[in-house]
Amino acid sequence: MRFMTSLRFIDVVAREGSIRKAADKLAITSTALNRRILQIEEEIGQPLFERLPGGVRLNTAGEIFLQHIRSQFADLARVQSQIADLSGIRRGHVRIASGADALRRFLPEAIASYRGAHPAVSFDLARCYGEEAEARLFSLDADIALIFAPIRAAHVHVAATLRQQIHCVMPAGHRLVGRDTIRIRDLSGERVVLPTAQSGVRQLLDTAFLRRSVEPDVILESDSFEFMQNFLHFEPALFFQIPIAINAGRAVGGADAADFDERLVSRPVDMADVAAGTLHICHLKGRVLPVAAAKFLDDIITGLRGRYSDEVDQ
Amino acid sequence: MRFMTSLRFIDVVAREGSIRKAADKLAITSTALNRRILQIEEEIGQPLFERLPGGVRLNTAGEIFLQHIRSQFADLARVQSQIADLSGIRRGHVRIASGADALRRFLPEAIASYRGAHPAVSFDLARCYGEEAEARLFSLDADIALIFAPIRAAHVHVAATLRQQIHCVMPAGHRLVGRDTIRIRDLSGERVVLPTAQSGVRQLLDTAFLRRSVEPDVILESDSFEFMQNFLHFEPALFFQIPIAINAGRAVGGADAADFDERLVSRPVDMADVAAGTLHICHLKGRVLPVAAAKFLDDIITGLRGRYSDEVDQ
DNA sequence: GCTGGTGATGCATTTTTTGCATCAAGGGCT
DNA sequence: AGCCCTTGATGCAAAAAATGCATCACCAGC
Repeated sequence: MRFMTSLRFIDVVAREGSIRKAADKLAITSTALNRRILQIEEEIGQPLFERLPGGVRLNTAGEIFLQHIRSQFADLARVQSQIADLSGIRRGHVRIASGADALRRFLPEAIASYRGAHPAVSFDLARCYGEEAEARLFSLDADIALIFAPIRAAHVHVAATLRQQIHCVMPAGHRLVGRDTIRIRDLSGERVVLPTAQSGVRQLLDTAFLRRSVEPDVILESDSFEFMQNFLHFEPALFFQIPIAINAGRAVGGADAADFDERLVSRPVDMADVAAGTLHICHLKGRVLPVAAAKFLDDIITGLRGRYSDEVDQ
Repeated sequence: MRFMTSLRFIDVVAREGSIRKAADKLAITSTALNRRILQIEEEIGQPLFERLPGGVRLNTAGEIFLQHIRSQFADLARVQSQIADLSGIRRGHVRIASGADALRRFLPEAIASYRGAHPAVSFDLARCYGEEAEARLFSLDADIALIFAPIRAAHVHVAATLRQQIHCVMPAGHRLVGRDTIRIRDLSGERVVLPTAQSGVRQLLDTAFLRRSVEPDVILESDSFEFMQNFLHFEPALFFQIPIAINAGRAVGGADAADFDERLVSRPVDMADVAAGTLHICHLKGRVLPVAAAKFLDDIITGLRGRYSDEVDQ
């Protein structure tokens, strides 16, 4: 889109905080970029950037204008998607910001299934924590966010929620395998592997440990569920997941070999100890999503409703 | 705004229905314009115009894209207005589509008063009937519409309404001057002057005449209230107005020389005969208005609330 | 078949954009 | 304090893009 170049340049300069760095990234000289920016500032009638010795920074006018630029880009994408839709095949690009939970098993299956029906749609998946996911929606870097944590910002619209009970995952031979549900007091002194502090699962667990005054033996913290799961093959310990991260299709009862590591077993943590968390499926409030993104959002919500009918809301 | 030129060109071509005519209007050659359009169509990946022997016409993709262009322009205006607001003085441009009723006395006073506070704001006033006003909101050619008629389109947001009883205006010596309210049956055989069929006042009257089976002597139809009012100086007849078209500031009781022609007298038509009409103050649903327009809208609504407190809603 | 309108296209010209070299200014370090 | 490095701004020539002219091909109405 030729007519958007100058605007895209401003976006890049704002992100890089320096005209020269942005120029490198855009593969043009800094002088060309500099002049484009001066020109636009002249057309606007006011500077958009503060010139600092170490680079540039948006001023208030610039922030307002940048927000406008981003919304233009998002809207252009929506329009293109809508126009492409006229020709029958759905084209488009869907950008998702998701926590590690949902992207383990649920999203790969959901995206593959959607692409089965619409092969011309491409996806972009950014793994990030709640706050960052919300920021990505706001800066229009993501169309859809899946957040397993409370929603903070007012500009986020929650299209659906999914209640998810924390499950405890353990090696098949573990002494707790016999239990139907795991109590927090059972974990006292047990070796556990925890997700990072930013994770929604971790925050629920921390609250529970504190409330029950239980201090497990934390031998490892990681932001990679895959790493933690594989670690359990070598050292017997417990780790924690929500169902959507364990099984893509089915609600978790007994472990299912097709979806889940057969050397591991998962048991729900008793609801009296740990409240069920909520997976939020969101987009930016007031925004009209591109056709492809809107349809994908629709698909995953109906998909979830079919599988976890009781736990899906809105 | 240099970066918007190509888009503006598309808008003009769509309105003119011909590249050559649009080129004339834009003061460039048709070949330059033609090539800009071809280039954009190439970037979009699909043609936006159908080529007909007599010119061009938007296809479906083009209509979608044009709507996008217009919303971009409107949003840019909002952003500029917002940025200009940062520097203290409010700048901007407010485009109003109004029926003939409101623009007689109410809008001149309202705009002058607003410009007293914000002299850097300019106005654009298009006189038009209900349906056209709605269309202007939709095509983003107007920010605010004042419509004395039922609202048809779903995309119009009504920010406030003002109930207005029809008044009958007559020369000071007319035989009906003695009445407190005018009944429809009093008009039988009377010489009356009516606004055009598209007018909201006319539609209310037609309904009333039909319902009461009264046939007045219609000696003149016009779309100009000013003409009709002046006509009454030369031939005794009745014509009809709503209060907002008669007095700017005050609710109508006795005629007020400062606001109203002193040789004429107005009396309300009995509510049992003619239902009160509704003046709708609207903008496009879902649109964020430029600062200047939003503030002006706010001002006129508070202004009306102060003067006609009982009749203003929402 | 002619006429008057339309949009498309090749080529020369004009305008705009870009890149190089260079300047001036400010922060960090010795 | 003084040096050094990085930053954005600017003059000038080269490259690229947009424009205008002349012309073509097409279609409708007469």
